[in-house]
Amino acid sequence: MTNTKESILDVAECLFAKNGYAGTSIRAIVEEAEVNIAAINYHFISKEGLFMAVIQRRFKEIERQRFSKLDSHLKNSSGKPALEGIVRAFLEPLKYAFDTNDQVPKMLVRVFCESEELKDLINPIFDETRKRFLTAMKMAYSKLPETEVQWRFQYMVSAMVGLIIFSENIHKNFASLPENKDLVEKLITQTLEGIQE
Amino acid sequence: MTNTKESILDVAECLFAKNGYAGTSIRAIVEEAEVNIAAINYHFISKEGLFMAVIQRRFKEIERQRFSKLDSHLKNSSGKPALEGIVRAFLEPLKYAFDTNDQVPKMLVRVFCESEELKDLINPIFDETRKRFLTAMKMAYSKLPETEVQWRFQYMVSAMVGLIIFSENIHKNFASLPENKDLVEKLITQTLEGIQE
DNA sequence: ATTAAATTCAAACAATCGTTTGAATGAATT
DNA sequence: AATTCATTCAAACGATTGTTTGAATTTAAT
Repeated sequence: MTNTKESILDVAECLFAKNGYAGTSIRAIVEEAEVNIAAINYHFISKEGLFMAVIQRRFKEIERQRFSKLDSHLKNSSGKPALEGIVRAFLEPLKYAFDTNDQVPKMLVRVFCESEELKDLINPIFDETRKRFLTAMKMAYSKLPETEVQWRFQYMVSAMVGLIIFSENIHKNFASLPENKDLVEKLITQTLEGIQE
Repeated sequence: MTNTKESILDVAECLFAKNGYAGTSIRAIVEEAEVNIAAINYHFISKEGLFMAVIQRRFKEIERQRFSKLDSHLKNSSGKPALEGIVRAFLEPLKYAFDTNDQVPKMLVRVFCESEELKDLINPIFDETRKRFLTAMKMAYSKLPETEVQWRFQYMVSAMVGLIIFSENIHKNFASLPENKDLVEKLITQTLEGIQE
């Protein structure tokens, strides 16, 4: 017998990514995971609790990678840190997310596509990330007004989220474009060119 | 008595934008629109038909504006068209969409956030737009390989979609950033800087 | 081996889902 | 005025939703 809790997380991750929170029934999850329907409420209290758990599991790992890369970049920078290091610290962990499972980034982005209530519930997860990267970018853009720094941070996040949403469609429409992991590298260089000081 | 069909479209547009397709019940729609529940199946055949109608109504207008701007730009360009004119033709109609109702762009982006089946059903709407703007960009980027042109088009679309998704959150996180309509202008200049040849 | 706790199970819960029905009402045409 | 068509309505349809129950089973500790 494999781990019940983890197979629920794996299947839920995939289905939430494909069909969203409201579009995924717990019966569809337990059927594919081959577990009893009561297992979800037993292990995660509610469907909402399962959704939170699915997100937390992956986001915490990405956050850990981001902070690790950011901190080591800031430590190795004497004075003004280079923008590229900051952007890479933020976007490169996405490569490993795509590596784990093509559905992982899409599932994480689901947070912003679901209902207002659900979004407000999970949004605070990103507070720490936003705060630390904004601070770093303020240092890199020493001459830019704070509003402009905020805008460029938001632009970077937007381009990333947009790319993730299209990650499946891209290869249907443009067969010659590289696979998702390599698209992240293109996203990094492209974004850097745009928001360079 | 106001028009039943149109108040359904108005309310559905707002609720689909806020809570998505699966997250919006037709009972929630008819309650807010103050119409009988059977009116939806009568006027739109099904919930899916209503969703399509909601999208079509706004997208057709945006498409009309985009093609109009693009055609007049290409006509006034002797030889190689300027990239800025093409990007503006694509993104500026978004200003008017935000002007109509802040929920309109978000509702249109919902297409890409819903279930696989629903997405495949509505995706063909964008085929003509993608084809015409790709052709124009190929002319503007006379020296770039086709794959790179495709990528830059996709990057522009991604940045736009990402910004729309965050259009509400942005002002919660960054109070000093301008309103959505003016963010579109920032999106245009920012994207242009990034994808310039 | 016995007890206790953790987990799984089939079955049912009330609530809500999208849709359909057939009669009632409205407006327009003959 | 009579007839036809379009629209609205209350009520119900079967199916599916998330959740709960209490007994059966497995696992761990005594």
